Amino acid sequence: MELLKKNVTNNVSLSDDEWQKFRQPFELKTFKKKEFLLREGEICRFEGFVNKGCFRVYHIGSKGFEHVLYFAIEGWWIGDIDSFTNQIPAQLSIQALEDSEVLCISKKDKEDLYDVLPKVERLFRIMSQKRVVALQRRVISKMSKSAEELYLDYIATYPQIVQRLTSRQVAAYLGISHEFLSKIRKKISKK
Amino acid sequence: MELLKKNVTNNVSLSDDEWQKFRQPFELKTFKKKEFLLREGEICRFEGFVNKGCFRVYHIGSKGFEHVLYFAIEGWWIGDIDSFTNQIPAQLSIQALEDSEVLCISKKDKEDLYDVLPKVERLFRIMSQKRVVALQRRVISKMSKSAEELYLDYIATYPQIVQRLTSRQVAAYLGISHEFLSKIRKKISKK
DNA sequence: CGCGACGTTGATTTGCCTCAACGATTGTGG
DNA sequence: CCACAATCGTTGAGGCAAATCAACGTCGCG
Repeated sequence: MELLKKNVTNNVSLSDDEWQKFRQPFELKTFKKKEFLLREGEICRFEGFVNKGCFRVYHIGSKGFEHVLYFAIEGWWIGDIDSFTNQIPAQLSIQALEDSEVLCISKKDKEDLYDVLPKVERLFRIMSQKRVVALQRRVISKMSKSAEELYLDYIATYPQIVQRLTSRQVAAYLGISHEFLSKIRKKISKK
Repeated sequence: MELLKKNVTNNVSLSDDEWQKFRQPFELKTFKKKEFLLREGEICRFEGFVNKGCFRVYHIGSKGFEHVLYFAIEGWWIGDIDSFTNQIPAQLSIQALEDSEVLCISKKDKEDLYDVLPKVERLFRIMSQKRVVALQRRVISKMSKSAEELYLDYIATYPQIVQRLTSRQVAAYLGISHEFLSKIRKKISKK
């Protein structure tokens, strides 16, 4: 819970009482490596805060390839917003890459929180805005940069995540083939 | 103002009184074709709701190319969230592609609105979440689809926007060269 | 009228993908 | 605990989608 508290108070300030109300509906779930929190086609019943471990959030394209939207380690939130808020089939899958722990909250509990604690509304507004900024940057990067630049950017931005991933996973995030990533890595190491 | 009201009540319900409080701080500004609402490096002082006209929101990459994040016609919001909320130099430029009208709100007025009307917090949370979903889709599309597919998707999704743009602008949105887009259009027209 | 931005087309180049093969590592069931 | 399978990272050959470069006619605007 400490990590969650830090994550929340990083965005809004809460009194002890507010924090107690906030934490209350969260339920700790564990996932073994390779287990799924969500599979494409299911309805996303929970949003979660990763307390321990690592997940990949990805989409399976029409050609069968898996494209990673993001990796979530401790301190990240996971879920399929569209599926969760509208209770429609998910287009995303979420799988544990390590044995993991997630603090989960249901749609109903989250909506109750919005009503009880106006600050929660603000919290998720701020978090959403940050994600918009990050996603916009990613769109621009993908349009303007070479595969090598994308790779160097990613390992510079998320060094602590990269070291927990296989090269194939990183390639699926960058949107390049793993063979080509291997060649990029070779080229870089020769400097 | 009618269009703004429609846009807002599409996401949250407001009483007459709440609507009056909401609309109050917005100021109508006009922009002539090619005029800038924001230039890279400036601080974004206003967020705006496009009442009439058309804008391009774009970033200038290190190689000098202009990459379009989105086009905003009537009913869209424009601004550089990062620059606006943190009052830091913008990485985006926003330029009118037609003579336009924008309902603008300053950072201070917006923050006041958040405090006076909790529903505004909800409004912008919901809008931000929708943008996250749209941006995630775009990231996946750019990773998994060919230039031709991207083009067909765009004209199918935003037909009323495309017809107001030059081919070059569309290419700058798709992230492909305008020459290649020309070849794609030729190929498509031969069917 | 003249200039600049536009759309088009062709020739050439290139960044990245695909396919195939290999050894190394990891995981797993017997 | 070992043997086998699965997954991984690497490398090379060949191919293709899209970029680049260059030239040209058209159009709208000042």
